[in-house]
Amino acid sequence: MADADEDRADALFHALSDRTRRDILRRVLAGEHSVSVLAAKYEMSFAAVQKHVAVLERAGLLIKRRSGREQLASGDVAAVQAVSDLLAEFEQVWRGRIARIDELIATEPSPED
Amino acid sequence: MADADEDRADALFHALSDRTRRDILRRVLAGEHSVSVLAAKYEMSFAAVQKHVAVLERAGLLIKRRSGREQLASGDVAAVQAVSDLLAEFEQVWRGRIARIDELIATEPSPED
DNA sequence: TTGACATACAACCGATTGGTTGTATGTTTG
DNA sequence: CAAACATACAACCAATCGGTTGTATGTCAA
Repeated sequence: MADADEDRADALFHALSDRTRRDILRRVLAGEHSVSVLAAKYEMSFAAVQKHVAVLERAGLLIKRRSGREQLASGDVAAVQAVSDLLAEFEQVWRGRIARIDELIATEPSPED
Repeated sequence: MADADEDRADALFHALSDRTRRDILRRVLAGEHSVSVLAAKYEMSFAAVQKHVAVLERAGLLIKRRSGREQLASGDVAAVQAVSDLLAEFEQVWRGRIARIDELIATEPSPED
């Protein structure tokens, strides 16, 4: 269970760790784009862009829909929100730390007494 | 400018893309830990854990404070929030797409007229 | 002062990454 | 049908990654 969650987190953060992929994700979140149209935007081969799209797809950040000979890619905002949730968990851990510090201050009114 | 932002995003997402590093980050967000204490938690060498800590530090997710011969690591929640902000930007791009679709529906009352 | 401890860092290794080119397959169009 | 287009995927390559061991340096304690 938790292992699969970590696998998914690995995939999500790794997919987001490349600027070309983040740029592709922005475009497909804004609207559907074929792989060819996306590839035309970058100074790299079609195959390279196609691989980036595949990484985003495997992470679940993007879904593809076939339309004739084209493959239309669309960003999945739910996956982006899943990453936000992971980060919220980190922030929650930090809040726990602050809460413990506050509690300590309340319990021992002043260390120099 | 924007280039440095992308460098930082690369570093942040890359740092978060490894489960050991995410686990270390949770621990140091919850409270200060020396590198040795952290290293004892994982089935890998001290040097490996030290490198993970260094990756987190370079990304700004963690800061180190020297205390005698120990190096105490502490998570920086502001860096975590910076990642949240990056994701909020993605979600905003998606909202723009939905807004455009809504506008289109409002402008062309019904496609089958 | 001499060990033991805490850390840093270099050198190395196998696996993965991000890129390339080339080839194969399905789809549209003249 | 044939040619052009859109995609997929394999093979390859240099660079980076995540791990190892070994060595050096600074700090604490007997």
